[in-house]
Amino acid sequence: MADVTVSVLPDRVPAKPDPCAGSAEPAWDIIELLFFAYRDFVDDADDVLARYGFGRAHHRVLHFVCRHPGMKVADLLDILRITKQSLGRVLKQLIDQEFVEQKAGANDRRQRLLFVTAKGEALAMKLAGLQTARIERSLEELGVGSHDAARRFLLAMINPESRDGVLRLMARADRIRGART
Amino acid sequence: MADVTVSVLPDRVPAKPDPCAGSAEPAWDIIELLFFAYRDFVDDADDVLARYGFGRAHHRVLHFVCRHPGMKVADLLDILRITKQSLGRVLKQLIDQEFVEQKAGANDRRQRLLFVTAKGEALAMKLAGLQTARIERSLEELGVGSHDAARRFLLAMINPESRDGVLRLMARADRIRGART
DNA sequence: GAAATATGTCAATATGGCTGACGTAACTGT
DNA sequence: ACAGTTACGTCAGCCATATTGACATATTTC
Repeated sequence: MADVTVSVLPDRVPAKPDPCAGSAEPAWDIIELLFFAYRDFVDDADDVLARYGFGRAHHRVLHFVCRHPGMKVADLLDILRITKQSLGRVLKQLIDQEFVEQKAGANDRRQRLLFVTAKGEALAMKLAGLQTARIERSLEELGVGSHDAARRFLLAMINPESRDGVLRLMARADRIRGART
Repeated sequence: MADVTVSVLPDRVPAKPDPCAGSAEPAWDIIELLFFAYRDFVDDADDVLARYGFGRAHHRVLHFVCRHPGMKVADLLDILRITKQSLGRVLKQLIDQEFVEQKAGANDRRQRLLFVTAKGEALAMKLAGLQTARIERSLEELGVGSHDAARRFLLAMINPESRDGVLRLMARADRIRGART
């Protein structure tokens, strides 16, 4: 494997074949930074969620319903990669407490299309705001072009076969939410 | 760059013409890409872990013990931010099954310094190898300089007051492990 | 009318967090 | 030497979130 990844960094040299790894020395730095960064990132929302008696599962559902209004339950299951039983419990709480509401699909009335209520949107936006504050602080520190670089890096880390779906999902969300404002 | 004092502020913001806008538009793209990227990233190890009857908690412990040999239990608790009871359960399994071993500290014999066994190192390296494959594939796609860019982005996403500690931890690990090979 | 689809629900189980309380060995300081 | 603190372990129980398997209901499709 040609080392296209010329180490611009001072410390780590590509070591000789290691006992049990693939061929290369593990990318310890990225592995650990990703752990710490994600830990702090999801932490932002926890305090607020706790005030509502919610957990991260509620956040994930609320986020995707807010961002992709009218999505089907099946879509949500695909995205979150959990079972409908797991989703059901969390979704039921969000619906009972009127953060999310369901409407029968116009074409296919078996479908329960999901929407956030005003209350749900307020909470979703509050949580997104907290996370956005962290992101913007980071990107400002890093300067021009860092937003694109971060996007490209994160996208490249996604399974190749999933990337188109993710991009389509995000583009569609931008259309829908953009049209409302 | 405009000041982005996002909704860290009040619960109910009065008179908002646009229900969907905080003061700034959320960074939906980074929020969602981070979710999908991290989901796929941690997924890499799950199949292997399942074959040993382990979960992600075991992976985290094994990773940090492998990478930072001789670390104290208290250090691990700080890093993982879990209680000693939660750690205890997982750690006990790893020790009983001889993936990890404890040695009394030389200076302070109350301390139980943690080390991976050969078996533990093999598993840790296998898991790190899987994640490294994903990382290297991404960085190769993105070209020269992307490794540094990713590092900087992830570091900037970490709580500022934690960054020094993270960097010191990583530098120390490089020294220790680097000395062995 | 039969089959497939979208969703909901019941029951049981596992993992991985949590709190509180208590125990023990070992270090530290007067 | 003794008291207090520290590092760690453990018992008991609780909670959140995930799992599988089976089954129910409404609706669409062929």
